[in-house]
Amino acid sequence: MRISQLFGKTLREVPAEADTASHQLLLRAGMIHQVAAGVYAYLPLAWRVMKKIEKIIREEMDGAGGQEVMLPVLQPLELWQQTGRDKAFGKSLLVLTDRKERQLALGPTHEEVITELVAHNVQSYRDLPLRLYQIQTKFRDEPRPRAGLVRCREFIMKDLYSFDVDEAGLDESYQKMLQAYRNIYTRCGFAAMLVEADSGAIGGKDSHEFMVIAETGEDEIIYCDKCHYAANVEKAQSVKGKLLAEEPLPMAEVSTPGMKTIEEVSRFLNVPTNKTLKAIFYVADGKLVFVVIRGDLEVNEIKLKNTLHSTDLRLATEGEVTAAGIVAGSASPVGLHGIKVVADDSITSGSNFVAGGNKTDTHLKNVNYPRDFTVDIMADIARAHAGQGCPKCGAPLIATRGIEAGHIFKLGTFLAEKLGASFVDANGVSHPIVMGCYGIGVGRLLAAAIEQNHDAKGIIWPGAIAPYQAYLCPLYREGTQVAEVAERLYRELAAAGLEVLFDDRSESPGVKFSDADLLGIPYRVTVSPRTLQSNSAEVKKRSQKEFELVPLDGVVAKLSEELKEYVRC
RNA sequence: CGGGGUGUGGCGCAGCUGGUUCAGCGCGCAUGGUUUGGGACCAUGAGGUCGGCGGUUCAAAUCCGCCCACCCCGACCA
Repeated sequence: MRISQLFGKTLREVPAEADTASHQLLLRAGMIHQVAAGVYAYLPLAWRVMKKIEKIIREEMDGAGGQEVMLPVLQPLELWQQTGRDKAFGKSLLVLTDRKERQLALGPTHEEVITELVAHNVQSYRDLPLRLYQIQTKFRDEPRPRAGLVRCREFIMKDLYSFDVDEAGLDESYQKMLQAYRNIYTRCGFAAMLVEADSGAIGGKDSHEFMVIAETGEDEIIYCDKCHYAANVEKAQSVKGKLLAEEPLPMAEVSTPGMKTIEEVSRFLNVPTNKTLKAIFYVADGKLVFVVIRGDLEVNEIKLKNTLHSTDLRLATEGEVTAAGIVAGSASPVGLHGIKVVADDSITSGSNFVAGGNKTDTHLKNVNYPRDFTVDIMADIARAHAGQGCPKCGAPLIATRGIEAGHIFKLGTFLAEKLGASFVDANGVSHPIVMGCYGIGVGRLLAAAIEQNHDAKGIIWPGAIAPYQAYLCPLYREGTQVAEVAERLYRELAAAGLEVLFDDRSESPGVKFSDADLLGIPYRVTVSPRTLQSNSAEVKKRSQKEFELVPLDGVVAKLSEELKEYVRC
């Protein structure tokens, strides 16, 4: 492709709307154009990358026994009502009304449609296992799209759905997908960390996410260097740090005028925060819940939500707390009645805690569990932190941030039951199909690739997904052979099957080099009067500073060799 | 949905406190010329309902009201 013909312009300045690296670079490279919040047009360069990523995904899905299908974007709302997931998605599910006043949802994902499709085509265990996938546009009316292609409302996603006769079959499908996913990330040229994930409202026993480590990532990951433990902070466990057990002392009231927060009380009474008990109030499905946790820890609301089996969890308002007869700032589990108490198991580690006195400006010291109060549920509901112990091996945990680049789930039989997808086994007995689903965002992968592979000058595409493989960069000068040699090289490289971006513009060297760096094409081939003196061209990798002079008749062979394993559009 | 911010040629911005002398600057774009190893230079030129609607006024990019869009933090997010 000649740059003079290429649709899309590079920008010198960073558009004001972007503040993450991938978003800025995608805009500066002229690869995407925002049409509305979280809705983008893909220009030729970006679309080529998308197609390459899709091609890698297709090959891996096919290799793992997948068959590609195409499913509708418009889906009857009734289908979503049948599984109850219209409520689970809430406002993210965009519903339209057609001319006949029928309600249609824009598909945010395709489990319902595909399960219904499978229900009509599978009757026997002989039809299983089945792995179907699709790569297409999905729509979620996200409350807040952000960071360009990282979180869009309209986005291209691959979903594979597995259908097996039993858990063992599901395990096999799951393992196959796990390996396929590892292959995809490796082939796309970047590292993704496999982490344990919360499976969310949909349930299921296993769920993993693939995280691309990036400062700008939306998720926090907790992992261990020593063993292989890694989990999304939503799910992560930790060893919370044991305290020396002291001899329980008699409980006593202390005056704490004006002291409400853990920090204030701890400073005022000169006790460490891990010798205090923190009380937090939530409303779970409409009911007030008293949560108690050691003062140095924080509540992980997702763990709490799972512990309570609630679908709607939020912090209680001050009014709700007061109405329950509790003194905010001095709330106490001691002497509490009529409210469900959930405690983090950290309260069993430590003794002689300072807790609220349930009287204004009053706290209790030397509070001990279970001597002084009882709880309804004891569980791990604490947020894991770096520095705490690994739940597997005890080594200090490390925290980092990542972009969720893939998520795989064991769904079980929930959807099949709701939608009547069943099969008859060898004994003639009917069973629901056991399902799994495996999603990967194509555009998000593209964004993640940039987040992980860029420098101050621009993108540094991994070879396999670069929009072009070589940037042919002649530095023209009248009265020389440069133009002619460049044209010939362009024809030869193209004939050898290489994808070449040919900078045939009459721009100054600085402009051309800057654009080459910004666009991040893996190899740059420079031809100039200077290189022609030795009848050669300069070959430079985008990822390296050094270049190499290669004889003109050896350029095609060299690039062919270097780039042979990569995907072509 | 709560909090904060921004809307002025394709991009980045100034102007808004003091209503005329305000629609301007840089980049980009067009034409011509001089240039060519890290975003060259000169000359000429095109391009804007100042987000929208309404109000105040002799006069509004500028003041007031309402609305819209976009961005950031949070909430939310199989």
